[in-house]
Amino acid sequence: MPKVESAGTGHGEEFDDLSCCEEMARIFRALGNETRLGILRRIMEGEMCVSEIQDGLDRSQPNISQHLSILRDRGVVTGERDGARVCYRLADPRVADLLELAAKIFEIDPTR
Amino acid sequence: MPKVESAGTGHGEEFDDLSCCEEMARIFRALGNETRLGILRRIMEGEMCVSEIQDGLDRSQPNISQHLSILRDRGVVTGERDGARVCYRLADPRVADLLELAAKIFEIDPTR
DNA sequence: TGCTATTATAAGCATATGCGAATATTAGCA
DNA sequence: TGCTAATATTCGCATATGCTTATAATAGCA
Repeated sequence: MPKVESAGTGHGEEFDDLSCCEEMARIFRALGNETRLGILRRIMEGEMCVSEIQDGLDRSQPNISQHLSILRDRGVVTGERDGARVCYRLADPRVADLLELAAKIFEIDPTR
Repeated sequence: MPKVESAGTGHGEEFDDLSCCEEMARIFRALGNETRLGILRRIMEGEMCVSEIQDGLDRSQPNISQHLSILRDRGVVTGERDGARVCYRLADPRVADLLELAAKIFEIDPTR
């Protein structure tokens, strides 16, 4: 299956012809929610347990857990039990880069 | 409003404390659809009109147009009329980088 | 074991999203 | 102007998503 030249800044090539799109789409859908991005931003500060994540996000505990479940399912974060708590972190540190790149491209003002 | 150190690979900082998440989320939701990613992948090959985009994506013309409308609305692509046709391209070439980075991070096999 | 703290899951409902079908708009040309 | 090609928009419906409430599961400790 032939590789396809992309219109990017020209460093890597990760795309080919068809499909694999639904898998990618599932990842992006996981990122496409205000609360989940809020969770990720908290986690980007460092490993954090659920109740810590919840602080500052105006959401119920079950809601946070549901969103964490989605992020875990998509491989965006990982959770590790530590006693009664569960500590979450980015599954890959480059997830932070991904979010920062998106913010740059779309000129999203961090102060808003 | 204090900047927050992220857990990324440590190059830029684009994130702050609160909000701006919904705006980001809207972008990611635009990317979170199989057909729209298929459209982007086609456009990454170079500027392309609607009927060309449609070729190879098993979707109706109205459907492609609807998805293009969403991508335009979110600033992911831009369209320029050329006679009866409308040529679409990435609004920013770094959009390709964003998709490629995501594919790398989540180890999405382009041949699937 | 009984109690509390922490986290996860399930059920129900409201809204958002995605698609097909029909129709409208825009441009070129006879 | 009338006709055709290319693209966009609207409507209606089915499914997905997100939230709240209630409840369950897990761990530490008296």
